[in-house]
Amino acid sequence: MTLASKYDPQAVEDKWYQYWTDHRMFHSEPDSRPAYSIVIPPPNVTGVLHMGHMLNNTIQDVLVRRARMRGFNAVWVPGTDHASIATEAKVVNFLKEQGIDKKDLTREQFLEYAWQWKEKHGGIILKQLRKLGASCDWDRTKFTMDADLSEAVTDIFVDLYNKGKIYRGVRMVNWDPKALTAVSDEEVVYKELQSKLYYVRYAIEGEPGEYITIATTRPETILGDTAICMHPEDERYAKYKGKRAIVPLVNRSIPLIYDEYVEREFGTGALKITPAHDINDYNLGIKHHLETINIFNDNGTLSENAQFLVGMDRFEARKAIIPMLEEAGSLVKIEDYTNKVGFSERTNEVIEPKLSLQWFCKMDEMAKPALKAVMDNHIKFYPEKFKNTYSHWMENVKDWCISRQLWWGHRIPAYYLPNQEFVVAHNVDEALNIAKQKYPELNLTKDDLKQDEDVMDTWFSSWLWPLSVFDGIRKPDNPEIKYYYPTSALITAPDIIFFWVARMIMAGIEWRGDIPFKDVYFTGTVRDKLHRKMSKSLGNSPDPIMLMEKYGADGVRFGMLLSSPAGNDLLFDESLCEQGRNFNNKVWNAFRLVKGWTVDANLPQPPHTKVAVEWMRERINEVLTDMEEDFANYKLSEALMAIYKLVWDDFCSCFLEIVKPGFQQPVDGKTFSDITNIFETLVTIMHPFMPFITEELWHALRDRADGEALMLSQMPDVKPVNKSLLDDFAATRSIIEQVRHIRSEKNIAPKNALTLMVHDERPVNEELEAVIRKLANVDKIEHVAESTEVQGASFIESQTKYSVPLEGLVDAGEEIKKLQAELKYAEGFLQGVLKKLSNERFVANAPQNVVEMERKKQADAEEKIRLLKEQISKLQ
RNA sequence: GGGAGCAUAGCUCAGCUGGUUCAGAGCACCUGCCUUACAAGCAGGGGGUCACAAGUUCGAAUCUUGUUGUUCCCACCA
Repeated sequence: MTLASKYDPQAVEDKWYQYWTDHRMFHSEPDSRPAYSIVIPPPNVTGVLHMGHMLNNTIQDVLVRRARMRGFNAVWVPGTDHASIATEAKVVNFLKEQGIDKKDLTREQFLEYAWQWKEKHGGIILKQLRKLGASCDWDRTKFTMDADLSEAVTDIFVDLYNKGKIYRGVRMVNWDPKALTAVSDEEVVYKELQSKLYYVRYAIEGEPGEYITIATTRPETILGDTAICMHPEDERYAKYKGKRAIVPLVNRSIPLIYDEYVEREFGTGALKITPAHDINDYNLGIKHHLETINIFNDNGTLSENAQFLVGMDRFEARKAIIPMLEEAGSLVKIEDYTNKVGFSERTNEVIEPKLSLQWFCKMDEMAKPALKAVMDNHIKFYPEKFKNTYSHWMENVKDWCISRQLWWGHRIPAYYLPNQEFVVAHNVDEALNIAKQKYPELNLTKDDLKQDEDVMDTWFSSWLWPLSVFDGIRKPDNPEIKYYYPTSALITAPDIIFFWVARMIMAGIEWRGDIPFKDVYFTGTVRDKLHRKMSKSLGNSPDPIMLMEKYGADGVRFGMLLSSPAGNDLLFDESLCEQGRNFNNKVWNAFRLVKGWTVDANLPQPPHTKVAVEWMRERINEVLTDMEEDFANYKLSEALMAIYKLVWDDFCSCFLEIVKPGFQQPVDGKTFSDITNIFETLVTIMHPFMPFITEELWHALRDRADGEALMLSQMPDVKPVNKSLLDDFAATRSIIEQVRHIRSEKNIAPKNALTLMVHDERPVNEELEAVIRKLANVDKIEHVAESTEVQGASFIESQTKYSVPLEGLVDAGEEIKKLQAELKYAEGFLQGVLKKLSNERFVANAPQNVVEMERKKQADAEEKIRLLKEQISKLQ
């Protein structure tokens, strides 16, 4: 059989994914095994895979595959989120391209288009996840607007309303004039902008020639001003107490008010108040009983109330009003100014504070147990530092604005009656019944009920996700929710800790009395190597699909994981994937080597092979032990690095080199079977990280029946580590390295065999010496008296002197120089140790074992110095 | 403005309750090698006053305080 010297992932990956899914190996049903469950953070239904998803989902897949291989009944529930604002914006744009305006459509027509769009473009991301190797239980795929999940959302709304935790109220909300909807505080991102500060003077009523100058970044809102506010102790303005001012252009008379809210140092110390268009002004408006004049339409254009520039966009109006103010003699000056402006996260439109009637969900009561669950480590955060962020938010939680003025989403189940009252119910029939009971005099029919036009915030369905995917809200006693809930771990990004993580915890406790997950692993942000966030607009984000085509899914998974300790940002660089690909190739070639051997069952197992097999098994055991701890702490990158070194350094560079038969020689049967077993163990350990290549090799190593798979195999058990074998072998490897070092230094070709003299006549381990012979290419190991003089190079390992005779190859002068340098270092080292030991307080206070250690150091150093001195004197 | 975190080799990071796991790993770099799987490779090698300054201690990368730099979160002063 000839195998290509380069591993080709393309040929392998699709085949095995097909095999796994054909045999429904990702599917899980409740049974007697312990459950391990993860629900995917549902990506936007219209989203495409980006690097953040790659990281997040690779981690989930590693955890799920590992759990599956450790005897758990593991399930990973996939699905998508309807993402109301983002999806509706996409559909609106799509329709616009078709020449259709949303305004011309009825709600039903629009939703029909939206569903069509979703069917056509939705779920691409789930297909892309298959390429990554994601072992999701696809039979369980959910969508937040599926009928059953939607029903659950309505149930929850009604339940909260009945509990008095949902109310309707007029509030200042963050208005997105592009999407024409309110958005929550969490959906507003503040950006620093270069803008201008305009100084405008307002005439004092009844005092000709007297003015108050204010400073504002939004001169167009002057048209909605209803007061000017100054600090009560500001002497500059004390004389105007009780007077009124005239708003420029509109000539409205407004009161002068005094409040400590105003910073005297900022601008002129006088602040114009527009209660309709600024949250702080609004609060001052309430306090001082001011009039509220809303000068904007919902789309951000000026309304009739503004009197001027009616119909003009707010940013156009800002420019247009300047010459008008100038002409009126009101503009004093303009300064450059940097300020922060809120943008809608979804549409990138500047947020307009707006007063409106919205639905709110009370948070304070639900927040309390949710906070406690995390602070008491009932739910564990990895890394722990996010507990701080979490508690800070939870302690200052504000009510949640849950209504959105959109069509795509879960419609608010409130029904308005002709008498301006409303009822909240699961459906229109129920609403009618309730309404009839409440208002029998109205003689209501279904046609009299008008359902609220708004939908709910997307997160109002996402916060139920761990419950609703197992139908735990509609049927709280069903076997699925009982078996899989609480889920084992949540893998997500820290930027949705409030949006999603906190609210899921509240929902879990509120409706099931139990936390939704035991562990939360926060991934870092994927950045480029210049530390910039990966984003579409910067164009610094590679296409994951292209990457997987180039390096293989296993290679990219390796690259993502190697550098992503929990919570740390991942500085992504293609070279990481390259390293992953190289590793895959290394494993592939190790397989090629072993596959190429012929086996002679009659041959005995050579001694160096026997010890190497024992050692390799022990090393694997050691790594498995370390990995237990790494996984317990979600240190996936460290676990992967341990495997990487185990396979590359120990298995390939050391083990295979020892057991490798001579050129075109057969290998003995025992060794071949040992190697096959070891190889099989290694691919098993690697499988959660690199599922494809390992499945391929697992099948190539032995004949397997159809339906067998590595992904369903069990991880090897962990046994206590035999430390002395590992230590002895490490010392042997050190001797080999030093012989090789001599070789490299003296330019002796690897094929020229050397003699190694051991200056120690005590009996030795024959097997380990055989290893030295093979790896250092030593044909003779001679045991001689310690004082035997050898012309050549030497070194000391574990208090024993070794030398390599090199007649004529050694420059005595050079050698002496080197030895003297070594001697000098050893003497310095000894000095340090002696100084410590002569310090009475050290000897008295330090623990016994530390003092012992220092004594041993002293003995070692003294022995080394003696040997070095002896050697130098012989060379002289 | 308030809070939290971080600062260790050129880069990315490990280093637990102070003491042989104490200065480490991977990558990058340098020097030899087409040595019977792999040049996507093999062998060998050089890199760090552990940000700075004080303090605690017999002993500090590790604990305390301050300084500087940096990242993130919250607030949103017009």
